[in-house]
Amino acid sequence: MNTVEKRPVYLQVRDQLADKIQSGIWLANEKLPAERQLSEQFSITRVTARQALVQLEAEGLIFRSNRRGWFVTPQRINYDPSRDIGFVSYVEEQGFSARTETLSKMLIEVPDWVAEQAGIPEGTPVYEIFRRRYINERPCLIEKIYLNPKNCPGILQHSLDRSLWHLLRTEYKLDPYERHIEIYPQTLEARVADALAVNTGSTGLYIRRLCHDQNGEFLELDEEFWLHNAMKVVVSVTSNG
Amino acid sequence: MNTVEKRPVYLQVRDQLADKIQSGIWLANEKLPAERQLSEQFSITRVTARQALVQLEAEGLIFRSNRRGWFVTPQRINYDPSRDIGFVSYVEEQGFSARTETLSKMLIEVPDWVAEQAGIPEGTPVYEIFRRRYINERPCLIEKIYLNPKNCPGILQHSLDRSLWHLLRTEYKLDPYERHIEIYPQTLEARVADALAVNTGSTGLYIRRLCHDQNGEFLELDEEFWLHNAMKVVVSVTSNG
DNA sequence: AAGTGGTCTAGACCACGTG
DNA sequence: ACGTGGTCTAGACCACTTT
Repeated sequence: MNTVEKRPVYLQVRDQLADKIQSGIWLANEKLPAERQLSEQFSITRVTARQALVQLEAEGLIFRSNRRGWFVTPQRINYDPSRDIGFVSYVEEQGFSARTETLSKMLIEVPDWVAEQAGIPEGTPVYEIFRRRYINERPCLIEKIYLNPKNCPGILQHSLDRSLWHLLRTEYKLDPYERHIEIYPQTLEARVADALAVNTGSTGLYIRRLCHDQNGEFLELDEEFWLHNAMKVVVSVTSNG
Repeated sequence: MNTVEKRPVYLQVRDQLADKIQSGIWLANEKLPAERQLSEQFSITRVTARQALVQLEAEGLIFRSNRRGWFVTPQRINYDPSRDIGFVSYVEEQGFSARTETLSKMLIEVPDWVAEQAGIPEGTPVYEIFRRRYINERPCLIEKIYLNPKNCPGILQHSLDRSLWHLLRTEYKLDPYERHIEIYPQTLEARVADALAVNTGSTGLYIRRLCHDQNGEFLELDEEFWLHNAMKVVVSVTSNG
């Protein structure tokens, strides 16, 4: 690499790789050359090549898939956690394909922290649902949902691969009145990372949505673990003034 | 390090360091031992020690300050970008101190991308304000604000180190009616990273807020670049049903 | 079997921050 | 001047995926 520049070598490599992506030479989901190949090409160590790749990963330009290689990250989708229209149709409106997969569903005793958040007594039964969602066949998000069985008895008999809120509205006449939403970047815990086929400890975006009805009764607690580069949160808020 | 465990060494080190933080042996803002000291202590290379530290940084447990060392991250504050109550009082309510510093303020021709976002003609004059905000004397966020001078002529003569929206409300009788908010993780560009005394390319959380009044006229565009570990976004949305 | 990333060693020099 | 993190080299072995 050029040593006249004072910008660190790994950032110079980053720039050249970023160029290939931003100029469209490498397209979305395309595989990058192997690390050893890059290090030879730029006359640097594999460590340095990796440093450039990790940097691009942090920026969201590329992602890695287990031990298969590095790939160009597709465009972010927009996502509005305050709305409950179907995920699939919402994503498809933006020109992507989407799919939901139910990983497990069962009736359990409410976990303590959920009880506390939801404002319901400890030991109450709740439905727990795990789902995985894909955008263009790439797993982008794991969802953990806790539902109040009082409001939607027998919901586990339905297919949960479609819009949950469509089901809640049409079958149970439920409507969320108030939503408390929390959002922050966080690394993905092992189980979630595995389910998304990324490394443990990679960056994610955590979204928690707590819904109550008009009487202040607990409806749903939804936890979402997103790949950090897969989306943008977009919310519109109108004053009630 | 123990080689019987199959968990990678750097994660074992991470666990031990994380323990010291979570059990309160190391307190918020406390400096960690030097990298060379850690590598000796755990009988590992400095590279591996750094891997553990970078992991903890990604998790938000520690942060680095230029070449001074690694420090324990203080607790996240809550932040509601949909509200315009003063930042300082909002943070102080949570038991932290806060401070705002105006880095620059001027009247400029609107940048093209701002014009597009705000829906105003290219070339229109706008006020541009850069501010830096501290929580417990730690710089946590850089803010770029674009204001429509039509609505708040002469605002640059005021001190902007206090709540901007307090000023807009009391002096100019302005009230935001609709806010479009975008949130996503992104690495901090060089200038912003410098201003926050962190490394170029470190993870941040980007928040954009676009405010219009009841007539659909552009009021404010606000861009915020946060340290990724400094806060949680907390929004409440109530149905207007 | 071959190729890929994941982890790790044992050094080195540099740039910057702090005394 | 010294201690700190920031960068970089030149290898090695392992675990998993793909062919």
